[in-house]
Amino acid sequence: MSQEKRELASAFVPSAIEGSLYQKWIEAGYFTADAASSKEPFTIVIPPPNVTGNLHIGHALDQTLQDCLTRLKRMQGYEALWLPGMDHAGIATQNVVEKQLAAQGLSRHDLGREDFVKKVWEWKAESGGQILGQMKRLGDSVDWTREAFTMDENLSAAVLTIFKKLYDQGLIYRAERIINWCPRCLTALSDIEVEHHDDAGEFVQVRYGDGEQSIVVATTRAETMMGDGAVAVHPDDPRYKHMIGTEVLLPLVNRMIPIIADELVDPEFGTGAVKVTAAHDPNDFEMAMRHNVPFVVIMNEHGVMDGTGTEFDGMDRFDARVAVVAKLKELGRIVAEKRPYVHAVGHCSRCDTTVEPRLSKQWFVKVAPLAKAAGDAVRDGRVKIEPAELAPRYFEWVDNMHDWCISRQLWWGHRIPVWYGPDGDIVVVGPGEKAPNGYTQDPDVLDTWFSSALWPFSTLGWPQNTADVKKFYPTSVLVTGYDILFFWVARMMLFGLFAMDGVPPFHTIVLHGLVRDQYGKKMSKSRGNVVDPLEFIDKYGADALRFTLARGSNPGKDQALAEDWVAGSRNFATKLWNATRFAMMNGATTDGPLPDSASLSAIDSWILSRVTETALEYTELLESYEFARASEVIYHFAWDDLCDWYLELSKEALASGNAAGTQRVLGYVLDVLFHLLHPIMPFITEELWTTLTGKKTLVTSAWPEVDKKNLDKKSEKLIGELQKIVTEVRRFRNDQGVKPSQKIPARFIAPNDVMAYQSAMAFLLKLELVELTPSASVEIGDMKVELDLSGTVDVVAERARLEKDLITAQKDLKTAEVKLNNEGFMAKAPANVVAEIKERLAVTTADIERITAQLAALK
RNA sequence: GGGUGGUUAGCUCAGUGGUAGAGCGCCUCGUUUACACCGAGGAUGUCGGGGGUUCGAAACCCUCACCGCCCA
Repeated sequence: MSQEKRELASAFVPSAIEGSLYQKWIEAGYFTADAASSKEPFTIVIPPPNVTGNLHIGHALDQTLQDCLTRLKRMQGYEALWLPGMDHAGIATQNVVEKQLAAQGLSRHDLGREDFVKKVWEWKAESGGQILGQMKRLGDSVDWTREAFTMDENLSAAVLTIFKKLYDQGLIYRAERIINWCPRCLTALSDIEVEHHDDAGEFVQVRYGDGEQSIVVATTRAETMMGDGAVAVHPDDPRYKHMIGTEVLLPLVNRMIPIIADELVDPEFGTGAVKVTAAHDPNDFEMAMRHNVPFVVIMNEHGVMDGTGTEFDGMDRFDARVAVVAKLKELGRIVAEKRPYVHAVGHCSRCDTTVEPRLSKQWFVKVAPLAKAAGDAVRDGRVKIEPAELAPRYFEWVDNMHDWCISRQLWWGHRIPVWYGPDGDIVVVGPGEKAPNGYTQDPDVLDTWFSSALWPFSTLGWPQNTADVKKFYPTSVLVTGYDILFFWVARMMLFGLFAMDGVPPFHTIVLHGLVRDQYGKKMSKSRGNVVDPLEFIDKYGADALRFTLARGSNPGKDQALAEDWVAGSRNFATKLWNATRFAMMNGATTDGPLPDSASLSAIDSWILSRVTETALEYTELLESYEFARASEVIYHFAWDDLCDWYLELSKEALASGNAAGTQRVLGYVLDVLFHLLHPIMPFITEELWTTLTGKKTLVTSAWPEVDKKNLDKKSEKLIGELQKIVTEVRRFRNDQGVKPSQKIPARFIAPNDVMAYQSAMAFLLKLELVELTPSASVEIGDMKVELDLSGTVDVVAERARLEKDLITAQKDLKTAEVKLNNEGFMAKAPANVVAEIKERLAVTTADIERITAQLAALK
């Protein structure tokens, strides 16, 4: 298995290794999962990016986390499947192609349905799916042999199957309702495809009727008044009680309409009287149903006034609003007006056009029973939401979900499998079935999220009972941003539980936040603060971007991202590269067993202990989706413990010619480190590890099983002492203005276990262990380093240093004293805490004595 | 209006009862052969305000202020 050992290039250049490594992985088939394997499965399905999409920074985060988990589990011996694919993204994609047509002066109607859809497929084949290539740049270990698209044949069969099943159980129905309508896209929208934001509108009060028999209504939509069927007041409102049941004259169209009483009316709002426009407002629709108010349609699908029989017909709704108010003013019917009146208005999430509530016949999913099951699965713990704090949001939505409007007046998507007979009867056609002769199919298509909701099993071959379904369903973890909890996650729960006999589509939902700019502001094109992940990959490498994103990813929290931080991660990668180069130059090896612990130096025992602790802690953090904390732990181990201390403390030993133990320990530590880091930084770890070991790949190499016997508190304590001495002497040298390169004669006075490492410390500190007449000393507790500065001691600097130490010690002493003099503390604090404070008191007291004596001797 | 998260070093954020942390930035010194994409040292905080619980609070409770997100 061993290849010829290579050498590392003197500088780390990500672009020089990434492409060829990914190629190697694909060719070797490491990412291809085996449904026949006896290993326990671990499955993630990717949140399918839109076919129109490009890799943006949010994808990069989402995918980094998924790849992390997939690679971790693969190394831990699971049959890991990360399934990639794309969503056909109905409205979004249709809009893109329509725009291209518009550039040629064409509309989709010029082509006709069949040709238009053909055109979209062509476009999909040509330029769709760019993102898949971009995923390779990121290093995603997805199984390309299983790539899926929501409009693939078998995924479409899944759509037909579930539609029919829902219909047969009475969970899909057709009804005339007020739905959200986009007058630009000319289609119905579901509730969540509508975004509410504040617009500057107007709020006018209009007098209906005359004299005694008049009432003033308040409205933001004067133009719809011609469709009014009633005026509503609160039943207990004393101002209007006497008028309930009477009629008033509706101006402009001169129709008599009744005054009705309904609890829905808020007497505090406006004048306490509202117009009821049943066909153009969802609340009014509800009231109208209760009171038998007629539905008067006064607008067409384009949002243009139509059918009022007035001069306003043919005007756009917003123009009509102005014209209607002007006319009412002329008639002396405007009592008050407020302009601008800022209030929340719904907009199409795809094109931002103001949504128009519209009475129309659409298909709906009856969600109540499905949503109940989806809520229960989380409530009873079968599905976990991470972090748990986000579960209330899920419940809030699932427990209050309205029926889901699933028909879209589009051409791109899964056509509704409903056929209408000549006598108005309905046939729902499942996969492989045919409608009777003479039937015509419903022209509409299904909401994109209808097919995405089936993703965790349609991608595995369902409705057929494939080997993949058996092996990989239910999937393990779903990783996605909290922003699509409602759009997608909840709907997968609804349909997954329904289709798969109550087996939820995943056992854990891992929600991450959004990536924001370096000041925590939302990224947007208009702000101009959008960053391009590919640019970062080009500049700093995929590993650097991935590490930055992982390091910033606290569960469910948004993260800020700055280019500087990506550069910092690149620096970390370079550090690893150089450390490995150094290790290899000094004979680090992974061959043979680890030396017996008794034969190791405390320095070697210490780093073994640290790497063991780190591996245990880090693994646990990754397994609990704590990516930021895991990254932090591994970063500090690698940079601080390994590079800053272990490598430095080992230089003397490595140069001594008697370094076999250290060479082997160093090899082991790097071996473990590269394994641990591989899920986050796959490229550089693969390169370094294969070079170091001569082995083939880390991708399928087993996750480290560290031995707790290597945990060694004694060595950790001893090395802690060494670190204190080194730091204090460095500080002394710095304060004294001694050049780092200047060698100073010195002598250590310390306990034997510390003295054993005096040459290693001397090497670090540029001290010469020779006979000397000390002119200065650095004291750390009961340890001392005497130095010969040839009489050049800067007394002022030294006094300042000691005085600062004294102040710190005195402060520490005081807090310890206060606690120990506190009767309550002594009586109630746990014994170990009291002991700790007593110890602190003893140490600081000794420090103060020592420093005071030094100061006295210094004048 | 309902729900929910936040307010900790200049910036972005960790830190769920026992002497306040990280990264970046800042200051000083330094080309000691792994690394200047570096090393060493240093400065910087009434942990949003007020009250309470506790021997002890950045952390737990109450309250106020401000910022954000989701839903209406």
